Amino acid sequence: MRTHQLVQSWLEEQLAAGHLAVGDRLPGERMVAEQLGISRASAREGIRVLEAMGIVRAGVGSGPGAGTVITANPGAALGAALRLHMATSHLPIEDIVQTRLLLETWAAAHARPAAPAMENAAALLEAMESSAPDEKEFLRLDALFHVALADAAGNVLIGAMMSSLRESIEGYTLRLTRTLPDWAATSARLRAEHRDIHNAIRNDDGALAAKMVANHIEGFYKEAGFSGA
Amino acid sequence: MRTHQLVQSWLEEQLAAGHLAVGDRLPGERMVAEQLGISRASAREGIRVLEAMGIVRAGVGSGPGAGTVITANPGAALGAALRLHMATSHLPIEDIVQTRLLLETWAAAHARPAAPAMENAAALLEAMESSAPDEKEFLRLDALFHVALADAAGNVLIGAMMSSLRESIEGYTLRLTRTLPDWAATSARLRAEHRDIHNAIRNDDGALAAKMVANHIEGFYKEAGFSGA
DNA sequence: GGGTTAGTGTGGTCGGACCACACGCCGACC
DNA sequence: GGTCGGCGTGTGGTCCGACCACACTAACCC
Repeated sequence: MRTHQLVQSWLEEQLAAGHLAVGDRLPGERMVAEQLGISRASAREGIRVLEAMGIVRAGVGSGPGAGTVITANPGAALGAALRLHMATSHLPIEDIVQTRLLLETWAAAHARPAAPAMENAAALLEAMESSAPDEKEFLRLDALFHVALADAAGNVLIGAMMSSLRESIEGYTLRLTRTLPDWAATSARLRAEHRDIHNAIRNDDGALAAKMVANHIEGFYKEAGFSGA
Repeated sequence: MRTHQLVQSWLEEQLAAGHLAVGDRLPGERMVAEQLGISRASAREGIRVLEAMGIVRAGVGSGPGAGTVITANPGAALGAALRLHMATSHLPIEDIVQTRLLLETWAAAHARPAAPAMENAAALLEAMESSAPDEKEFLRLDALFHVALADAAGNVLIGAMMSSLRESIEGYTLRLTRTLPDWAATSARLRAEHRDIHNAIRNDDGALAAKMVANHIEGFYKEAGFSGA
């Protein structure tokens, strides 16, 4: 086992033993290195990996927000990894879209009407309809709306995956959007569909919501000329 | 942007531009550092993150297998991250099992009878039946069998996710298995179900295969006394 | 009392050094 | 001529010590 991996196994132990929990601060890098009997450089490598995994967050200075603090952010971390893997051409965008479809229809079917995330979703609907956002802003809100729906199903892992998937295909979706003939009409339709989906979940009609989500996503990609889904 | 992240964006550019591809070797750490105008320590931190993401693989010495070579291993990388997140108690095991169920039923429904992975699956069935593996070995083969089925659906991302999920809950499953009253009977049943699933896919009956996979997984956890699924 | 300044601890970066490893070359030996 | 051994070389792996920017704290001066 390589030296920097000691940090990971050490943190895993500390977490399992209850000595550390989300929100706690790690000892300083110099301290970690000393406790594990390794150099600060190796300790840093280990911490850097933890950061890439979304387990910790590092901040300079002092006071709250400084130091290396344990977070729990499975989503943001995955996004970067997926982007890289897409760049290797060993992860077709079709597969990502397909997976997104699977996760979202499941989430729609299992979303709980009373979930806190549904409030966010409603607020996002308002934002998309009241203001007149440009394509990029609309897409940002749209992404947040879909992630909120995924969160409403109450499965942390699926919520995180949805978040990463959206992030990794964000650039691609934006390019796709710009090829649309009539953005105003399309966005109006998307907004209406969002409303319908939202209402279906509110009415606890998961089956209907799932069906509409599938149509919503497939319809968009179909209109934009994407054949993968 | 922090220095070590330059390595990631640099590699992403190189991949996008086609200057590097899977299988190629990166310039040496010292060379990368020099080209990006950063120190070797920072370059190493960046490379370490790439390694954790499953983008590259590092090997010492010389000749083939040495140096930092670009791979494409989305699966193995995710497993460690999921384990850590489980340790933070912010990723319930129920969510993982639930996600596994979702992915596997989908994969069974979409598995292609002629996929190369089906050959592996068949070989794994043989191994599970001919020899008399102990629980740990049986579980290992079982995991590989399920991953093979996921691969047979042809979706790289879902295959990778399945692989990571199985890895992250491996320890948990093993503990669960040891509480079973009659392992011989259970394993015999599991083997028979594997056969049925395999045959259903061979006969291109995705719907049946999906149903059987769901029963297979739910049945196991139910028998082992796990209420989350 | 209020504004300023020195102190302290954090992560961020750097340069250089040495190690273990694995290959390929090349000379010595049979 | 063929084979075996050892050395050179380049790789990642690890370590050390230093300095920096930052943000907060506390002491200080006016």
